Amino acid sequence: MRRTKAFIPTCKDAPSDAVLASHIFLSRAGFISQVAAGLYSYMPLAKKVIRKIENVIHDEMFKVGAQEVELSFVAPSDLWIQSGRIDKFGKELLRFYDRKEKLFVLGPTHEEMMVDLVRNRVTSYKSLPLHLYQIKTKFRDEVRPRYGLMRGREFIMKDGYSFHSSESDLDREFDALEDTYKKIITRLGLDFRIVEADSGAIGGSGSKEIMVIADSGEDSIAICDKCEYGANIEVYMDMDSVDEDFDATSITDIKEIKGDNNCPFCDGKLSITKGIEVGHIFKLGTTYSKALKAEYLDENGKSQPFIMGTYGMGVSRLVAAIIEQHHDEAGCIWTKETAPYMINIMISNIKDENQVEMGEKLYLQLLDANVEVIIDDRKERFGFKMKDAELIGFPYTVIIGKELSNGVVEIFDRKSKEKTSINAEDVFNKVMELL
RNA sequence: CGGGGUGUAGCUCAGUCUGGUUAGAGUACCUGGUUUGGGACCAGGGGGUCGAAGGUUCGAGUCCUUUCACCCCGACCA
Repeated sequence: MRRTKAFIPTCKDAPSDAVLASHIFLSRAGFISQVAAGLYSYMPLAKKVIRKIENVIHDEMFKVGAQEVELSFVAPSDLWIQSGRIDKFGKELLRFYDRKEKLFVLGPTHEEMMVDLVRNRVTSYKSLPLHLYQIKTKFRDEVRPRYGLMRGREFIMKDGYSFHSSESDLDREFDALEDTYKKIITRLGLDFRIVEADSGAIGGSGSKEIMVIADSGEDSIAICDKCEYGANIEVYMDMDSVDEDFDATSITDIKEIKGDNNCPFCDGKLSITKGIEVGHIFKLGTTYSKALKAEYLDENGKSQPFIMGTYGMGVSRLVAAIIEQHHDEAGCIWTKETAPYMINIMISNIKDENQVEMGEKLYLQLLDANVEVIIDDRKERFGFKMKDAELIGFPYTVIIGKELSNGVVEIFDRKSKEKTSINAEDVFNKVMELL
């Protein structure tokens, strides 16, 4: 891509109401544009990042044996009446009538739709387990959308649903998905913790959240400095109001966190930090299959409701979470798996024919090697282009500037902000090593 | 859903209290020129139903009424 042709409207000023780094930088760097409260348009850079995240998710979901589907965004309200959630969800569920005066809703999550898809199609225990997922725009008419992509009303979510014939098989799938989620978030380059969570309004038993560690997170979590243990503080608060017949080990946890901060599972110390919830996995059980009468025949020919799990991951929220965890005062710092362009070739002085020639040659070489590369061929000054590159956050910028007359170019590392001088003829190989 | 705030150029904002030329600045954009290693400079230029509707007045961005939108703080969620 040529910067002169790219639709990347960068700006010195952030929207006046932006508070979070991700909101400020994604707006300034030309990734997103607000349309209305909680509604954003994705511009080319954001679209590329989203696609990269989606690809990682698809890749890992494939490995765990899940199959991709896509359910319609608009759903007949009947299903929501059957499940009883039409009232439970309240005004967050956006509803409207079509021309025939039939009531529809915009899908905020798709348990009902997925159960409806599977029921009467999967009718035997022999077909189980089954795991279907989609990556889809969701709509929740939040009372108070805020923080840019972090809490929009319209957002992109990967949501998966598994169907089983036994609790133990659900447990197995649940653990497998926890592992898959860890792999996904690790590949995206994020520091995270899995925490025990409350199963909330969706219902069900086991529930874990995957939290990206960031100071700006909306959730307070307790994490151990030695082992993987983590817990959502909100859970503890809720547990306080629960009486004595609640799980005793959890009660112990409360004492630990409130007392000497010892980890309940090892000899490490717990500390409180902030996290962004980017994923949530639930053991749903038979809540929806019973309500919607989704059943299969077991080995004895007896009808049984599917035992289900549900697994969500906020894709658009991840875009924001990446920046919350990876930014500095100058702008975004994309990780390798998420960068919209891995390499930015910056021609310092567009009037210098040698610089242009060198830049163009490298550009074509990298394109040919299938590297995601952008060339800054604008008639701007060095400082302007550097600031712009830092704001957008390309992992590496090849600076072709005044040192070229000595046969030298530089590679600027966005994260460390260090410039490394190298011989111009070695730059292609050097860049390929970095990827 | 409570409490508070803001709507003026693409963006960030002044002007409103105390009504009175042709509604401003910075930035961004266009043209020409000078610059070219850290968001340059000079000159010229385009861009506004002052959120909307109604009212008061000789006269409304400014005062009154209504309304809409957006944002911030709290209770809920990927």
